[in-house]
Amino acid sequence: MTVIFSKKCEYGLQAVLYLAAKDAGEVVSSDDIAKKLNIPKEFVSKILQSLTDSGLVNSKKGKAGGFLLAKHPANIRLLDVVAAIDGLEIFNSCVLGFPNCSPDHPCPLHEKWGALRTSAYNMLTEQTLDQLKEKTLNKIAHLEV
Amino acid sequence: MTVIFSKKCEYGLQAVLYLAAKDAGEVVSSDDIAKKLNIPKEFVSKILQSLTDSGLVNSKKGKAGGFLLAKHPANIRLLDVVAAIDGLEIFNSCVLGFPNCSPDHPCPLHEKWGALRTSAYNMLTEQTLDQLKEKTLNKIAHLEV
DNA sequence: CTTTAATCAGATAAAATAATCTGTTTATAA
DNA sequence: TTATAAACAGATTATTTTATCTGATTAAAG
Ligand code: SF4
Ligand code: SF4
Repeated sequence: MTVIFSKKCEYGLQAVLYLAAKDAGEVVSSDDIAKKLNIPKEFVSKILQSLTDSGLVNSKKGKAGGFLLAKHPANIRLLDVVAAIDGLEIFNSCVLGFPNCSPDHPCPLHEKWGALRTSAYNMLTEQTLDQLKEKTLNKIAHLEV
Repeated sequence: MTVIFSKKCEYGLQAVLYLAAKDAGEVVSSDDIAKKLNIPKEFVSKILQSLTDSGLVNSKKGKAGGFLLAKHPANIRLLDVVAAIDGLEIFNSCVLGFPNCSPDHPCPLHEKWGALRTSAYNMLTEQTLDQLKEKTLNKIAHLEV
């Protein structure tokens, strides 16, 4: 199969977008998140635990516990989430799988792909969670369709 | 991990680019290909067998046998190879993994990602193997570094 | 206090992908 | 005509990714 982000990363992005769409400081359980997003509860729980370790998310234990963003949504870029889960090697490696990607010994697609890769990187850098709040709410509202 | 194309597809693309860089009609063994590209012989052999089934590659059995392109390199687009190996679902599915990608219920990145996705699709459609011959030869010449 | 519902840690299982192996057929070349 | 070297078919193994399970800890609510 062909993939941009791993499932882990997709779910992680969905989850933090969901958290960002909630009111600031609201605590959301992994059970809630899993149901809303239709993703495995234990899996998203694990992912959010790792994002907690990364400092993007905070958690609250015990009854009525759950997760919430560790920073203001304006201060979390999509790139931060991707970096925490999948890492950033994709922005430094070859689409064709050739080793030693470099301007000296570029692969045949270096020029064309490099431009796209940079665009993607910039997009993920520019987009912060708060900018996507509206659209996230709209998408989630229509998920059960 | 994050991936654009599966390993199968990466190897497949490398292999057909290599074949395209050879003289027209030249038969190349999977052993040769594997050694030049530093990829597992049996694996690339399997991949080329499947591309033979797809009609992009021809094979010649027996001693001094091997593989060669089934068409002129100008008539093989990168997209054809990707379609044959990984399929094209990636160009019709959500970066964020949300279901039901559509302009009606777009995911939060629909607009921005959609543009990049289209660019990538167009690039793979426009680039044919013959256009990349020079650059392929140059890259392969420096692989052992 | 006790019950309940949550995170958390770590093991385990299942599925998908990547890679290898074993043997057969085929055609070239010695 | 025999030895060799290749594709080919299919099974098997290994690795990675995805998902689930089990029990422990934590904290709120009754
Ligand atoms: S830039 Fe060129 S060489 Fe480097 S990876 Fe992308 S495609 Fe391959
Ligand atoms: S287009 Fe938008 S909605 Fe459709 S997939 Fe890409 S990102 Fe998700």
